[in-house]
Amino acid sequence: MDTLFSDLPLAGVPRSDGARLPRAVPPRPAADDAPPVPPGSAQGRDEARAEALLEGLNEQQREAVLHGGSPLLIVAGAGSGKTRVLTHRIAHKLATRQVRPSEVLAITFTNKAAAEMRERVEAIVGPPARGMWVSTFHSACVRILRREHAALGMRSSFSIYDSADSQRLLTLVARELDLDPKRYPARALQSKISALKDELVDPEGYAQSSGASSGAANEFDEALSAVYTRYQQRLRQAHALDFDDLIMTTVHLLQAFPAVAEHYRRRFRQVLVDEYQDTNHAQYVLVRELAAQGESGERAELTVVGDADQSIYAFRGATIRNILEFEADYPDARTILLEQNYRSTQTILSAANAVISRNPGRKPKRLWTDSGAGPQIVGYVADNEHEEARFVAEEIDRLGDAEGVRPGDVAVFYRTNAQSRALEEVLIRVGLPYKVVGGTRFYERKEIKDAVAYLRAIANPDDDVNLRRVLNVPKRGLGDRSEAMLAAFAERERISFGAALDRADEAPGVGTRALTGLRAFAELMAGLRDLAATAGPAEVLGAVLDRTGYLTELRASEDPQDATRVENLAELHAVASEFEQAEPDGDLADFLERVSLVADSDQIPDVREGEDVEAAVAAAREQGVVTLMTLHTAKGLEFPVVFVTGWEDGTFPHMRSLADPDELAEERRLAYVGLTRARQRLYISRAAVRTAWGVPNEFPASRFLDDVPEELVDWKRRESSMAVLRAGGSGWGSGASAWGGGGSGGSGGGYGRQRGRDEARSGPVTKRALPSTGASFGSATPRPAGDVPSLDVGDRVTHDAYGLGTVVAVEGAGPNAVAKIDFGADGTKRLLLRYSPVTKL
DNA sequence: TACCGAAGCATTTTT
DNA sequence: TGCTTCGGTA
Repeated sequence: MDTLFSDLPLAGVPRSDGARLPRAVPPRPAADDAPPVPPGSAQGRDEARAEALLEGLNEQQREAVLHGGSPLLIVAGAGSGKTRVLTHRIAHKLATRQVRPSEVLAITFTNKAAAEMRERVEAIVGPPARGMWVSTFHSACVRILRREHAALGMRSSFSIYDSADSQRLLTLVARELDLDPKRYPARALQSKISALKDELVDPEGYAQSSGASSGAANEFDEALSAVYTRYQQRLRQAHALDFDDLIMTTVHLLQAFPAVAEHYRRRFRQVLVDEYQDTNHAQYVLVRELAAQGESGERAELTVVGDADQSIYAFRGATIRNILEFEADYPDARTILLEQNYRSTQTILSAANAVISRNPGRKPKRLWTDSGAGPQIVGYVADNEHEEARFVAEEIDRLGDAEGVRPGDVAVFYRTNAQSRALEEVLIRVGLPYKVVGGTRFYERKEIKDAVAYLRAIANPDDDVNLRRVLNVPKRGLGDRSEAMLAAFAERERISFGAALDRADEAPGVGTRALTGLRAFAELMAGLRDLAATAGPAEVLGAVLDRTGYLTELRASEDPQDATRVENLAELHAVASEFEQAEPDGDLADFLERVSLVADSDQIPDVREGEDVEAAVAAAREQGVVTLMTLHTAKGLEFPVVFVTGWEDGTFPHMRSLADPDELAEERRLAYVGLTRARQRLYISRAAVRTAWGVPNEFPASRFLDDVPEELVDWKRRESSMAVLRAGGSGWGSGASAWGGGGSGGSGGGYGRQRGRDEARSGPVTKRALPSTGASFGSATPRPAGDVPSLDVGDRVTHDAYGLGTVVAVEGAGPNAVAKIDFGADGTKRLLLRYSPVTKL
């Protein structure tokens, strides 16, 4: 009843107006470096170019590029040149005129992957490639939905709710339905609803299948059904879609409107899907709909790429089924296996193969390389997580001295975010620059969410969730009571919260004091909306931060966290400015779309492939920093040196997965992903005792370690001191020799000799001559107040990461001063001087 | 309404 | 061990 389709105009079928093709994604600067294609390029030239695309490919890769005529499954093992095959395949189809750029739809999971693919195709075929749709599932859906919004009865500027937004809304809904938040936490409701949407089950469908509509459901299902129904209603009223809706609604759209479906089927002749093993049911159906036979009897050529062994997102609804049964779903499909690996040494591959081969029900696949065995894997058993971290840090240091390994070449992986702490502590102490990727992301930070909530509420007056979020932020005396009164009024009048705000005078139960506040707030928002009608996103954002007093409050605060917040907001402002420059026609809604769908790109580390001149120059200029991240975030990346830590039963595999064979299999795939990230050197380590939540726990060695062939590993330390003592002193064995020291000396081990050096350095560690990368420098600490440079407009400065710049503006003074600095090619940044490595020249 | 201290509570998470 | 969330109080 309350799906998006319930009150569609009966006239129904929207005109898909072919002339108004969706605008291409804004060109990236890098595209200009691509060789230009002469306008009337001769056919012979194209043929030569097509031929050149096959050079350097192995037989399977070449087949995968050339295959035509039927659906294609490319089973691409880790490091097997998957992206290369995909991009060359697209380029080849273009060069041989089998397809035009506008007929290509390439779907990835991450923006980064999409950007990389677009760049690489553009580098080969030049600017015409810009006509392709290369995007994530979600952005592709947004593009379709914005085009077809009329059919859905929505504004084209609908809001996109991220998971935090939808959790807020669910909290409201659950409260409204008088559900006990203990028994029905918003988090749990959200994950259930998300799972339903992944399965394309709408509220009506769920009411039926759960038995809620016939009164046969249990208490929980009934509550869930009611919440789901109400939640969708509220989203709809707010002209908002959550992430899962983007996919589900698009599928429903295509299924409900054959003419719309036909339009896209006719348009896309080549449909390519990356990371197919990570698709959920909804995404699977979406692809099937797009690649289905059109009225003309033709269908798009479907190419999917994936590796069932790298499926690590089952807990989010991904089904390996989609890839395992591709051949059943598409009977005429061709399958090509890519097993030759171009990334890692054979030693690393053998270890990875050994671990993954223990997974039941898996299709056989063995990675191999012809690039040699390489060094042995280094293993280390530490007494606790601090010792483990110390081993990692000292080894990185040693590699730097002995092998010339730069910090930027090194990545350290762990199973859970909490494990990063011990590592960070040691890295800071030793003075190794590092950055943590993941964790709380930029756009999830409170201050950023607040600012974005303002923008959302400005762009979409009916966006209740975001409007209510900022109602009393910063504090303006509008508490729970006023909010509840206004919400009740809105409910009664069947209007949105925003509409109720404008009629606050009519709302009963609102005191005079609150009314004054509400009026002022309503005026504030009205004024900002007026501004947004003419001004760009950056100016609107600036006005929000100014007029609301948000920035003033943060600046006045003594809390050092608030200083960081100011800098984050400055960064957001810089993002908005860059957006305006890149897309002069973009309005606030366009900017918000970008913000909603684009993860924080600054946090994604560079993958150095060594081919790019510019990257090489940049790499020479800075040594880079050690990258810390979870195993999940590591997927798709590669590093010359990789440490995979925490190989303990209970840590990795994670405690919660031990009981369930499917989850255990997923952990094993995670191990496989982790191991195959390494190019040259691989380290595996574990801690005998790990303190979680303040409680030290002893963990046995990970069962996965048993699967790594003994001869591949050089154990620098084989057992913990504890285990040695327990064994009654007889177990010193071979492993002990490597760490020289005695058991009684405690946990120090073979690094005693280096320790002296570390101590000598431990004073001025931060002054170590390793360059930082500015804002993302993990160990950034504020400088003392007296150390903050006082800058004036026009001053020349240098920044550790951005280089030379000119001060364009200065805001505030003293410790909280913020300067706007033009770094030329790197753009203009707003920097909080206390935290920024800026030096006046 | 706002602030403080105590009590819960804590995998992984491309969008 | 550190952070959000709750309840009591000014």
